[in-house]
Amino acid sequence: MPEILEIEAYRRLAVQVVGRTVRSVQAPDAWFIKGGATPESLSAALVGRRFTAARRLGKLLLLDSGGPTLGLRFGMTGRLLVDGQAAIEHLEWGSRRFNPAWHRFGLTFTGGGQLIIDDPRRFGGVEIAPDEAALGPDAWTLGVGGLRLALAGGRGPLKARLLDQSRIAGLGNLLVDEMCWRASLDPCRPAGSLSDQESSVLARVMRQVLNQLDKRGGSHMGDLFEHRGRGACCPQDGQPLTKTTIGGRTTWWCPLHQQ
DNA sequence: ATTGTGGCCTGCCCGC
DNA sequence: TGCGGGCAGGCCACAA
Repeated sequence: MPEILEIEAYRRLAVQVVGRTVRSVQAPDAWFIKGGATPESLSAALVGRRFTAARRLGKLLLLDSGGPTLGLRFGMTGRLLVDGQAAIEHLEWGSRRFNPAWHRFGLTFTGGGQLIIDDPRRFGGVEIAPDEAALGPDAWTLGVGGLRLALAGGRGPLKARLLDQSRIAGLGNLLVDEMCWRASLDPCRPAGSLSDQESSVLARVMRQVLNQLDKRGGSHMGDLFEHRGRGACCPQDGQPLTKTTIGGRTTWWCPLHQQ
């Protein structure tokens, strides 16, 4: 599930390990280690380091230490556990079961406690010093100007541009559908075709959706979400929703009011 | 360069 | 009730 809202919840949980010193690294799945690192090099880079901050950039969770920054990605089914406690108990499309074999990465700390990534599908990963510059500005703090810049000149679909993490960091499939729906924008339209007025509305909706769904508890709490699926109708005007694929992602939208 | 496609993995839901 | 085909919210490499 994790989109920006879930990663922000993970970040709040990860604050609990700030100030702790890494005693050991558990990396049973070498495939989960990205950026050319190995379980051994990761261990060498982290053991003895004390975390100084927990940051988030889009869907990337960052743990700063005196040395290298540790980047954590959660793919579609990754959950964060700290001291046995999960930031989010159940992920949409995740598994409800508990299986230690899905613990792809872990840290134990001097003085006790443990941080674990639980990821059944192994789409997540950990990386030392991930390239933060490869990501666009964070969606949560993006203003109108930043949004216009991100959309400018785009010939591809609006939705594909909004999902492009190098343009805007943090938005996933569900949030983009919700935002386009609330902003009454056809997700198939070329990104660069939005008027100044339309991009202003979208920027306002973006912030509104993130703040509101954060309070509700996640990316799957949108007004459109429960209507995704067979026989879906627009909750605003009752029109049957259209299902299409944009940017390789399943897309639900209302052909009546989204123009 | 930008944009589109396929593939990575595994669990689970729906329909037969 | 059991089984198998789709499908899943992310991301990357590669092709056009």
